[in-house]
Amino acid sequence: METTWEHRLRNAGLRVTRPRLSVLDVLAGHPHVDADTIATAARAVHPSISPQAVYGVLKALVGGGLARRIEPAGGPALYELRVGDNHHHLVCRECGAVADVDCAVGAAPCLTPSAAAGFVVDEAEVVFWGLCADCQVARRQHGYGTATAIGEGVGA
Amino acid sequence: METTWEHRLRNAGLRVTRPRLSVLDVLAGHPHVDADTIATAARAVHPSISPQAVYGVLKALVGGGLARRIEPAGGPALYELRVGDNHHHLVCRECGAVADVDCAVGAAPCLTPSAAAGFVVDEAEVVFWGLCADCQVARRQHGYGTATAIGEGVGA
DNA sequence: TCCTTCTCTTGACCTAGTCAAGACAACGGT
DNA sequence: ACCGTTGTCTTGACTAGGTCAAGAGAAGGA
Repeated sequence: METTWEHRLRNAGLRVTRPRLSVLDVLAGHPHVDADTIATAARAVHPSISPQAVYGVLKALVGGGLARRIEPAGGPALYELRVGDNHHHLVCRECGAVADVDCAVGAAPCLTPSAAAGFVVDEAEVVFWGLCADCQVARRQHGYGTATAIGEGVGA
Repeated sequence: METTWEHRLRNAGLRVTRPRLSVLDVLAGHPHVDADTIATAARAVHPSISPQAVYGVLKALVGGGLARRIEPAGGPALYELRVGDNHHHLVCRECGAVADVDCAVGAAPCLTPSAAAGFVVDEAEVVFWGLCADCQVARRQHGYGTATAIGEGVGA
């Protein structure tokens, strides 16, 4: 199962180029990054890469099914290499940290909308908003109350 | 239960102004609108209202719990007056149309992430992506295949 | 090696939205 | 009814994040 990035690019009908390999390299090392961070990190390997090239590469990777784009409200789009499985995300309201989370029950009943209003649904996107471990600690240290007092459970 | 906008604004600790009433009026007539559409529509009632005033008013309304802001990926933020209940949204990939949908099972099991990775979760946001009835018809007419062939069911 | 085609670079442009300063209006007190 | 305080609106500059188009350059098949 030794599938290299080169193979995967070719399988997706994409040419193998230095910018693309650099971007894939960065994505492999960082689970959820925005385009700007990718550009900065990729420049360490391939100094001449332009921000627009990164956008182009990312669009190609997403189009080819090698990467996935997520767009949390109130922040830049993030990219990840974990594709094909049905996983969702935990997003920290404070620092924007993102963690993957598997759906507890797969194609769950609540993910089939009760009244579809004539829509044909093909994807259910779930984002859990909250506070990451680090920001909980930071809040407690600043006397903003305990982290457990922040919400009254999960609103669905 | 005759609660006027004026009452609601005061209850939220907000002053009652013409721009705010205009915006509330527009929101009452359109379930999901972006700031620009609100500005255009509000100008019919209050011609001198500025785009920035609309942003300010919307921020105040959201802060006061009179409106809710939703930010579907790839589009401007939308605002709605339906607040306080736990409802989600169906978004059309083609035309951006939005429909409300109640969660089928309330605080459902799948909305409690299996592994929270140290996060304290206070909200679960669900967006169903698909094709609205109108766009299904439009696709069929243009020979892009049947609408029912677009997705293989709901991915969770 | 050559040629075609795709991809990258460069640079202009765009949307959606924020921030700051001052004019103005709302509303509590007299 | 008026006045003063304070919150809100107008005006205008500015920002982030991202798209679009044209041409230079590299990838890969013949």
